[in-house]
Amino acid sequence: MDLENAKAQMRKGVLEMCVLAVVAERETYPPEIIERLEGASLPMKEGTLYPLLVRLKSDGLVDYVWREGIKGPPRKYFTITAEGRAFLGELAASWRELVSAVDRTLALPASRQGQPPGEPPPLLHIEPQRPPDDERS
Amino acid sequence: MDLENAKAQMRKGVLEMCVLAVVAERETYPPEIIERLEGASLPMKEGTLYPLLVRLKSDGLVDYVWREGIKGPPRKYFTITAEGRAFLGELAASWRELVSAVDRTLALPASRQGQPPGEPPPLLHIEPQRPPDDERS
DNA sequence: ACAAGTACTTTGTTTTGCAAGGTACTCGTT
DNA sequence: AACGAGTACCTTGCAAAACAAAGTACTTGT
Repeated sequence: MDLENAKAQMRKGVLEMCVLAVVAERETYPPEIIERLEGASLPMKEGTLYPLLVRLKSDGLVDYVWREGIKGPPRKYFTITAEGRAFLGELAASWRELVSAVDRTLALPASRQGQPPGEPPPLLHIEPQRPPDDERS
Repeated sequence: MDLENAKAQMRKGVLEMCVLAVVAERETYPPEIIERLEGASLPMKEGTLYPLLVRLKSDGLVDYVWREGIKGPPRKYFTITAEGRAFLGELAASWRELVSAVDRTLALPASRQGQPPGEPPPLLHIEPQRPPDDERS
């Protein structure tokens, strides 16, 4: 069963936007970002997040400072830049467009559940699973 | 600017579901599937669709028959199977979950636009862009 | 000292969409 | 008959991205 795989695939495209959104909320460091995304049912792994943050940084969408804590190693605290905030706005708009496009598409079969095709193709029926007379290639 | 890239990334995860939804609506053949998805602002290329249909077929989610037309080469007409319809239902449910998870995440920074962080981290501030005292690795 | 904990980083694998190119069939024209 | 155009299906090689897993480095507690 690869429902899980399909769900993961759907998540992939939105992770960048979601990370940007989490950083936009307030300054954070990577483990906290992961924690918050998991809390929102959007699991993300270290090996995904760190390279993504590098990309966001080099695109000028986020910035960071090193901060030393009471204990443990220093952390990279990320903030969103003005450019990043603008880009997030565009991403969110694209996201909403996608959602409505997909919902429109999903609505189609719902209204036809179990019905015969509305317009049977005006074509001859050949026996299934076999090209008419030749193995193409 | 890679907004287009980001949009493409977001689309990726849902193409499988959308193709399944289009096939679920009624029997079709690949060029028509592409046409309908494009009509729904969900562009998809041949090189993406054909391998995807092979995958769906070998997973038992769709089936096809060869049909010969009045003109042109024969076409593979695809239909959704019972299993495919069930799977589409699960995909759609996962999709809705994802949408609400993402919308929840996007809502966060909206309520804080341009405000200072609500809870300044209780940590010492180090000068930016530099690890405290060592080049790690 | 040494183990454990935390944070950041890197490497290699897998998946997937896509551009580009290829094959095969039909039809209309010459 | 031959040929070019149109249509449909398929394949190959590449690029982007998520992830598993392993690695480095600093701090703290024993």
